[in-house]
Amino acid sequence: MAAPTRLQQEIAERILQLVRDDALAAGAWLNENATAKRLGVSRTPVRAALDHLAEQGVVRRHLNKGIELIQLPVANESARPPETLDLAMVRLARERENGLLPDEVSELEVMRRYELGRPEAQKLLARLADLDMVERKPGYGWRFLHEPRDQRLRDESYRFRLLIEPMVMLEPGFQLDPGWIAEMRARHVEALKRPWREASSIAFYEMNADFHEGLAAATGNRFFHSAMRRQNQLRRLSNYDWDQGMERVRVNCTEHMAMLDHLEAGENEVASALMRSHLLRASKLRRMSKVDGAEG
Amino acid sequence: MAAPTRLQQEIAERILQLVRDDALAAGAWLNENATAKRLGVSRTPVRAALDHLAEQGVVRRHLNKGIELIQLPVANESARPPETLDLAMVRLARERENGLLPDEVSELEVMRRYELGRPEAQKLLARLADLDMVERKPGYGWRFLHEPRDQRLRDESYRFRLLIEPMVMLEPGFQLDPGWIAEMRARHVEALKRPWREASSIAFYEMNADFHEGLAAATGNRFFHSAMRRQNQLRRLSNYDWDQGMERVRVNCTEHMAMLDHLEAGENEVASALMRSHLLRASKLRRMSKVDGAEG
DNA sequence: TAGTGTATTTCATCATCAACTAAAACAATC
DNA sequence: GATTGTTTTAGTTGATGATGAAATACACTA
Repeated sequence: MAAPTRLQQEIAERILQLVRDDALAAGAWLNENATAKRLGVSRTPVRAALDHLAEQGVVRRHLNKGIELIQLPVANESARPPETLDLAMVRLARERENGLLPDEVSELEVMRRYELGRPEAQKLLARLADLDMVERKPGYGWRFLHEPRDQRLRDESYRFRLLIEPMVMLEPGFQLDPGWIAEMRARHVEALKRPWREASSIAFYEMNADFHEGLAAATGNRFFHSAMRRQNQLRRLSNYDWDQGMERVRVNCTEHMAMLDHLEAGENEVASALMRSHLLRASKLRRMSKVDGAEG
Repeated sequence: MAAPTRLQQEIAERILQLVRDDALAAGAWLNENATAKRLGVSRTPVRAALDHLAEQGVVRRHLNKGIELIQLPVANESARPPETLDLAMVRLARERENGLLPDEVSELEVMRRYELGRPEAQKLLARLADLDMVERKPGYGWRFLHEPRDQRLRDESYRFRLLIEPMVMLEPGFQLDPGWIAEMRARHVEALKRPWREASSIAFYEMNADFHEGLAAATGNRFFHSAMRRQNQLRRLSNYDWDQGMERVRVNCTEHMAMLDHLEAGENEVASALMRSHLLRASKLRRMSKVDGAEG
């Protein structure tokens, strides 16, 4: 059978999520039409996803009758491989960081170096431009806008975040979903429990990013949200696979969870103050070695 | 002779700007190599631009000797036609505003409707997505993220700007270029002098946008700058060709110039307060008719 | 008739190619 | 020797078509 598309894979995951949400047990019947409508797509990718699930023995097709749920697999959290484009961006940032990339690059160079198709390379460069990492040269090519390991960039980022983030929880419309809080707390507890070796730095970064982005999203104001998303994208480039050390993980998680506590108690001003000091502390860290210095 | 490229056109303009900056008079000689280096491009487009200028009688080529400046044309400010992509975006926004566009569109629809090539349509949609105007649907197509004429969007924008913009002039690195102040003031005086009919709303919008963006840029912090740029892009979609009325122009220019005065005097806190009230006032305006209500 | 199975249509992505433009190298001239 | 003229090389853009996937319409079965 044909390999599943990205969309089909995603749909398959979301179908399983729906099954869990509805608390369906083995023997239950699934409805193609309704599922497609719930997921906002047509039946075609839903059918394909179900075919794949059937192959894995999760469901069974009955001709002209429908789909029977056989057994739902255990939820495997860590099964989502990062996007190729994100990976390429991280690789590029690292190579730039290490001085392997000149100050100016052409589209073709990016294509060759990272083995990307043209549209992908264009997307990559467009994203970098969006992050003010590069700019188009007047004629051909792109120019990097700051030195690798630019301390100033870091400072500017923190000044910006110091203005935005403590305000987030004081916005009028600010409202956190209790489910989100619970999930966040669980992830933080998890990160604290397992030794650093296993807790990959990627997962740690993603948790951090989700925490800050989630708070921004809770304002209901899309500008706060997208500003934060952008900060995260930028941070990903330098923090994605950076070994941050267990001590830093501990401090970070503790501070995050303290904020969650206060937010849950409705003490938003306290949480705001904590956020402020959280960012201040992080901004003062310097990345001296591989084991030291991570950011907030 | 072949029609000038966009780059060649731009180069031609910048050459004239250089000539003015250097205060060169008729009879002076231009150097291809040096010009190319100054503009950061190769000699090829410079040569082409000079050829075009020669055609217009601005310069004359002497074989193997160089380029002689014959006469420099009067600076015609208004000669820059807006980018086709920007225009298409404005058109799309207006049609959406007027309910002519459905909640979901496909790439092909955009191509057909606005007579764009595929890459251009993709760029357009990517930009709109960047502004959180649309998002990709799971399968094919794009979905508009807010209702046309969304009041909430406006409110969110102003809340965000109220946080950012008054802080801009209090940032540590904030420093305005005196030349910029002078030019800004001149443009504002100009806008006040000429009757509304002639002062096109597009020029008025661009002046406003440049004012706010220039202040953000003066922080030296790229995050403030790009946040403001994004706000301007979004505002362009609804304000670009909106008839704002002379009264509004008057108020707006006056307030802007007051800020400039105080900034020049080093009274940044006063300017900050003015900015705050400026935005507050603008945020309270409602666009009821074609003649009333413009924004900050 | 409510659902699944099948066929058709529409759409997007990717690869390839041609046309053209900028960059770089080289030659010629003052 | 510096500067312009010319050629070569490299890079980008846009168009076209093939492929495959999603949306839609239709047919069929319980």
